[in-house]
Amino acid sequence: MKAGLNKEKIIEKAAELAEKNGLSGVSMKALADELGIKPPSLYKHFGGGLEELNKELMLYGWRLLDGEITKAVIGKAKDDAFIALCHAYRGFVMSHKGLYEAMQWYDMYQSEEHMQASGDAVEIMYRALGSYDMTEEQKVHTVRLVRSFLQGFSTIEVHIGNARRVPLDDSFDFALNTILGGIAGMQKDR
Amino acid sequence: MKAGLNKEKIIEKAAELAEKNGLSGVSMKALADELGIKPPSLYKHFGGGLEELNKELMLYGWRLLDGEITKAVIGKAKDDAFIALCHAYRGFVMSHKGLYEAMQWYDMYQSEEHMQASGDAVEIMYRALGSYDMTEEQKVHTVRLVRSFLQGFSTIEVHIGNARRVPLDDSFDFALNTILGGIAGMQKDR
DNA sequence: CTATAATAGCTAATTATATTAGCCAAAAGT
DNA sequence: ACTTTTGGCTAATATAATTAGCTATTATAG
Repeated sequence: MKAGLNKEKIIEKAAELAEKNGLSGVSMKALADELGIKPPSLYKHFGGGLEELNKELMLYGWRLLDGEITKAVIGKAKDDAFIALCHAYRGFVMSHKGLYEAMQWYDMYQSEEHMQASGDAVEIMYRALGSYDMTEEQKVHTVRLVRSFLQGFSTIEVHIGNARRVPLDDSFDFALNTILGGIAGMQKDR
Repeated sequence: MKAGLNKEKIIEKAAELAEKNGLSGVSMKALADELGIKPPSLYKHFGGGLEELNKELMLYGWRLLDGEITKAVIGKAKDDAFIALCHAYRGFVMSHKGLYEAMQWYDMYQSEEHMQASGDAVEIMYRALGSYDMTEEQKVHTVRLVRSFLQGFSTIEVHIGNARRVPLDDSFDFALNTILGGIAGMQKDR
């Protein structure tokens, strides 16, 4: 007994489970089995039960993603930073489908914690746009556009897979170029 | 007894439940209670149980959305059609948050039925872009961009609500203009 | 180093939901 | 009017989350 567990290790195992079986595969039972303990023991680490576990999983996922996109934009500016960030985001989702589920759908309809977690990613995007010549308000709009696109594209890609007549890679690049073109056009206007 | 139910009526009630309590609020128990019958009776209508119910709910939602965006683009072309479609999509999601959940997350990771259901909406978008001067491939890319943006924006709006320093309405319009600008720029290029 | 307290596991029991089996009355069709 | 199908029901089963209360291990205070 005394398996030497802690929140961190448990969350990591939960993330593994999410990758393997989707978020619905992360149950107290399955997780306990995986850890070699009994379900009630999990409550010693997560008093809030499954809900708390899901919340922690969400936070864990966003921390990982934040790290990835931060790394991606280091030393880059403008379009280079933008493109690198977008590719990093998409790549992260595709290699963490199950975790992304937890990141998205935790506590639908208002969760302060979810907002804060994804807020860090937004902050990174915002700073990556720092090198553009835009008003602050335009930056907010732009971040929202980019964030929406990334989330939508990633989600759809996770759903429908990648084999299509027109490759998704091409569509992704087309979209980034279109958005960049649109932004460039905007800047001329003002 | 013999409550005079059928699939259609049950799905409508399930949709109501989803709107009120989110998708997780749609259980066999809750639905049966709402309909004034016992849970096992639901299996006479949905032999596939909760899974089939969710699937039907998803299809129902997409049919509704297809109707809305079809209506929205009637008699419009180019930017007018594009803008009307986007507003219709966003409006639909905001007034059917619970149903949208069912539309999105049914059977994550590959569902032929989900692809077909959302495929109709894609088809409508595709036709709405018919009036633009683009190659077929560019249209596919564009539909994917727009679809991704709409889905991402809607989802995020559902999550974070609307009260922010910079209004979401403005961001939405900004995004549409940016995308339209990007498309216009593309067209000049080729 | 020992006594005590906190920790992290366990078993047993409770609750809730989904689902299956099998019964039966009402509706529909012949 | 008879028969079949339909759509309810009750009873029973299986599984997951959770709570209560027990206990051995670990950590800490004296």
